[in-house]
Amino acid sequence: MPPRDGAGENAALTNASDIFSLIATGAAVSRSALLDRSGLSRVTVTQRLNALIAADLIGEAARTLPSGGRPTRVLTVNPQIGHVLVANIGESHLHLALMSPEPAMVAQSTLRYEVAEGPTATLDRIAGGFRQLQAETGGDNGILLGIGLSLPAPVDYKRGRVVGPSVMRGWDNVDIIGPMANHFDAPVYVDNDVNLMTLYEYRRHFQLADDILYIKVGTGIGAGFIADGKMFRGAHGASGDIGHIQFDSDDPPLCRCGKLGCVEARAAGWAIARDLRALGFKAENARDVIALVDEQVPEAVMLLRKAGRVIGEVTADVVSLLNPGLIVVGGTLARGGDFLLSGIRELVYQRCLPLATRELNIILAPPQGDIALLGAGQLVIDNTFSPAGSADLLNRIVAGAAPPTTGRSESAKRRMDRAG
Amino acid sequence: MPPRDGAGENAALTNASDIFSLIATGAAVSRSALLDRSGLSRVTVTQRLNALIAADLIGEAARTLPSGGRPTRVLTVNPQIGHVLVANIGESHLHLALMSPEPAMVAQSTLRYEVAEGPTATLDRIAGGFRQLQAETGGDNGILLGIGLSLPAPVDYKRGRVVGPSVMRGWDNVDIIGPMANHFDAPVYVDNDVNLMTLYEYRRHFQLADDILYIKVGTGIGAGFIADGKMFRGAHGASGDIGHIQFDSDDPPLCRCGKLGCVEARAAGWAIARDLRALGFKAENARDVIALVDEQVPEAVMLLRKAGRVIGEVTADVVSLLNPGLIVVGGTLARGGDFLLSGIRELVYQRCLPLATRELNIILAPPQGDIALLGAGQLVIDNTFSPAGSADLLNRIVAGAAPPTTGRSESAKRRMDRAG
DNA sequence: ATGATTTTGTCTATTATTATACATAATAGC
DNA sequence: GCTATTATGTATAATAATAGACAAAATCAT
Repeated sequence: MPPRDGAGENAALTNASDIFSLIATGAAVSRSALLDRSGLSRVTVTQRLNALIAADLIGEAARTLPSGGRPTRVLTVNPQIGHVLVANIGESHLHLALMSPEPAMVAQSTLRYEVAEGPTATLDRIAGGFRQLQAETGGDNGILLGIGLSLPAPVDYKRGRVVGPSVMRGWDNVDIIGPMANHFDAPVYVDNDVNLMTLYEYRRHFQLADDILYIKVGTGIGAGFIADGKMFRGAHGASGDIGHIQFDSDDPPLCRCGKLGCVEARAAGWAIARDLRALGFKAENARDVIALVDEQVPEAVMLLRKAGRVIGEVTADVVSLLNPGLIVVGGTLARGGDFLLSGIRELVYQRCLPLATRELNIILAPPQGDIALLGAGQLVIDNTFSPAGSADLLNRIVAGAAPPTTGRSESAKRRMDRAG
Repeated sequence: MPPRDGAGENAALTNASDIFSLIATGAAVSRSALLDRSGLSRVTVTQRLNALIAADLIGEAARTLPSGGRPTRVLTVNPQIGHVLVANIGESHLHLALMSPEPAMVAQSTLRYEVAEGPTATLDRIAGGFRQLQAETGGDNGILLGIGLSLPAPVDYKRGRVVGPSVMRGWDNVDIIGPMANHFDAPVYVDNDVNLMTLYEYRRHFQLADDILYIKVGTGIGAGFIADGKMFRGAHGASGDIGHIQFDSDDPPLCRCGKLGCVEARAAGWAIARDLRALGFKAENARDVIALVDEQVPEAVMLLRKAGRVIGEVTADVVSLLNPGLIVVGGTLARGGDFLLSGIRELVYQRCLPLATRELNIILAPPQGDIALLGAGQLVIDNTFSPAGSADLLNRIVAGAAPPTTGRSESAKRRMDRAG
């Protein structure tokens, strides 16, 4: 039965956020799955779902799923519902994209960039690039669901700020969310690039695993770790810093961080490039190293193998500590085929107890475009379609950007009061 | 308004499981806190709470909390509601206890034990010891809330089994929950001792931290890790095995695991005892080492300091990887005062980037009795009073041990069907 | 085609929960 | 003692959600 007035219709929609979240996250793609997962009665599910379909937020896909009886109709979020804007800030370029809510790439652009530009100018340029992408793709992208930024530095995720000294000079403890939110009226998420690469691999390829350790071996070395389906970021967003774990050895190399004998100084792209230059080759960064490996230059292959064993040494420690079920090795140097991987495997199987390696998979990340950028899109979508995010989203859709404080019940008010 | 029949009263109780859980876990200790945290209306909270109070499951504490106005009355679980049985299986003894639901020790016993006895005999002896404790403490302990077992071996927590070869020969992949559940009609939880020590320190002393790394330095060395308030156990329960991380060095010592240069072989109680014996002292285990340290024997102090630096080397790696906010050092060797700790701190601050150590606390665990045993009690209580556990508990109380499947609604039935 | 099977929608009466308002209670600070 | 403040209980009417039953729809295996 239809509600008495427009406000009632809105209420029906905002109550439907749990249903919406289940569909949008893929936790329940059919009506009967919704019944199971939501815990609500059939009548309630039908009513809420109808509200979502009437508002054109949810639609039925063409395909159905076989069930043994009548096939289940598959429910999907209307892709027109909105879009996501993401940026990957690199040390020498900005990579921007507009994504659909799958998330999938719709349009992208690359800007030349110097990390020295500093936060304000950078964020302004990103905002400009975003507007251009929005204009290019016409006006049929729906509302802006959220913004995601990938940074090559430790990030305090909750506060959305770079923490500590890093490549991003001048960004330490500078507010990023505020300025971006001034440009666009949507939630802004900021995270470290390695974390986002980890997130993307996990959500796209290895969603079934409980935990995953991602090791990025590029010009630098870093790791991301998802425990129990949740990104682990550490106390200050500084987790995963395996590149600066030190090993004793004779004549330890000097690291760019100023310490002696770091993993990076032994095995990162810049370190291998350094060693190749010492041997008379031309190599500045990880890409150059891989180019030489692809040409099957023996010295390059040898150095990559050696890097694998160094990284394997740290990885073995990590495996003993965390006992992960899956280790994914990505980054530019991972494109050099199995040379890197075999070194890692060698050390892990040599050093760890059998129990920890019994069912451990160590694999190369599938080569793909800008994983950090895709990860930023995934981060925004995960947040947007989470139960809380879905509630916010439906509120935004129902009431524009008006705060949802009005007309709350006593208990809801209490909740708001305390939360504030 | 009272329901029409007895069954209705039971329904009121089982519906109250969310309220019960909030009180029992300490998430909400007053009526107004319940209003906030539950999201329910005042009327509903009052009604459900009254049902719990009428059933004598919840009571009001004598003390009140100041609020600025009328003080809030503090609600607590009736300690008579039930008890917990826990056992810590050591290599040379069994330590059993009956605990109240705080949890707090009510009665305990220690049995001589050889780990070679094997699972069946051991579990039977534990069951016997439990019955004796129940008899000793009279019949006013309420129902048995659950059983917790602490084992000195890697445990697959979900399956409740020892995994892999370990000190517990003959236990690998042997069902523990089944046999115990044959003796007692209550949920059985099994975990590794270091994990339980970690849990206890976290829940009792550092509940406010998001994450905690616990390092146990006793006869052996191990670590436990809580991320985001949740125990991290790894893919097969083998996480925290930092004792067998290897370091290269000249003349690496042989470890009892068969590898060379493990942390344990350099810094564990048995290794220090070995070195002390080589120097002519009498020392067999960690206790002996601490005894010598307490007598201020210079050689013992020197070796303990050295052990601290070795452990600090691993700890530095862990800090780089995880960026924990708090590291607690416990175990027998931690009772030797700051000698151990200073070595750990030295290496961590030397090797880690400032960002990771900026607000890092490294402290000694407060000396206390059998922490693993207390942790086992905490584990049972945490599970018992969790939302799901509370629902089960109230069902058990209302209907004896009858399965709660009868009289379910359509949606509840669906849930059960799929879950089965 | 037929029957078994599963999905999906809807009706009716009943039950659970909320909103709202009012009243009382218990403290601290003045 | 008075007042501000917060805690707590309850009555009433209205709303939301459920249970339980039925029926139609859409497939598969035979």
